[in-house]
Amino acid sequence: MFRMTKLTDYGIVLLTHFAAHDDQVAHTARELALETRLPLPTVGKLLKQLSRGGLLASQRGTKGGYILSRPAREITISAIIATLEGPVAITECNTGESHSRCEHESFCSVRPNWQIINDTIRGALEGLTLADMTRPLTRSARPAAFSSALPVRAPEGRSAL
Amino acid sequence: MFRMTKLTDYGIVLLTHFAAHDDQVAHTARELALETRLPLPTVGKLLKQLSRGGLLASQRGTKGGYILSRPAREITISAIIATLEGPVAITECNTGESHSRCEHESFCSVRPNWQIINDTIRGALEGLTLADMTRPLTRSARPAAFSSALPVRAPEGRSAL
DNA sequence: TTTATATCGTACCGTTTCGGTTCCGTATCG
DNA sequence: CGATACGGAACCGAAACGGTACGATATAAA
Repeated sequence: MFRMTKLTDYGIVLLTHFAAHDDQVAHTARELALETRLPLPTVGKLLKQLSRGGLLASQRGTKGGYILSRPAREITISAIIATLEGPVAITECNTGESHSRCEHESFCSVRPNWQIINDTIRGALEGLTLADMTRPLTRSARPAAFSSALPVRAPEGRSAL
Repeated sequence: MFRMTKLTDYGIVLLTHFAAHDDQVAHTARELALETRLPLPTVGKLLKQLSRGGLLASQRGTKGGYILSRPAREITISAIIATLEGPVAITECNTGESHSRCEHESFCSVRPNWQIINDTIRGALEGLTLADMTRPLTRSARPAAFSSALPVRAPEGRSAL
């Protein structure tokens, strides 16, 4: 469905590092591993994925390394997650498998609305860019997409989502 | 971090079923399993969790069953996820463990911003209620929290988040 | 041209947790 | 009292997550 693993966290940390030092100098996997204190093999793996996903541009050879493929404020958190987590299936009904059971009306008549949740999350995350992550944001100076999505009613469940 | 497993999906399906038939009649686990075509043991497990989380009220005995603890429009998707997934750790730095490495400035100076993402998602999901899930919503008739979080810029990555 | 550097691709593996099950205890109504 | 239905705990196979290893390829400098 929708998940956000530790690997994705690491990926955002790495990309944030690029955005914070947004010179046009290429950063190597080893350098990033040292600065972020993340294991080198994992960093390498993530950089490959991000490069293949079009978020990073790679340069091989002696003076090689990675740079952002475009300005940080044009890279949304949504795009990063989509790249690292792969295409997330909306529901299992929509994956193409022939589930004849889904014809049962009382079952699938409520299921498609699940997509509303995915759309909501994606919409909110497309309002956040890498540039927003480089500097600590106060509650009053956040991107429009975030503040407008703030709740009006008081949450009564556990506060930690 | 943040995840949305199949079990949570099932839980929302079950709760949606309650909201759609919002009579005050108690629904049993077996009845819900039949109508949603979900395995009975799983349904029972989920109902227990939702009951313990305060979203459902339970009645034991012969005429027992479950009912919503409050009106569907007062139950947010955010609360459901928080109940079923448990308290999601914001970052591993904030779990209380003594990670002396986190004092390294170039490391943790970017990490706390990760919470922005969680807040964004939670904020968006607190704008969605169970009542919103019972009827198919057109793009023009969605809750305010959703439409206002729609992207302005075009997503360029994979469209499926 | 050679050599060192660093990305690229693939395949592999231990551990965790996810999804689902089973069993028994407890409470309620007829 | 006994049939029904929730409550809680323990258990298990399978899948993924997180991390590793190794060789191939491309680039720049010597």
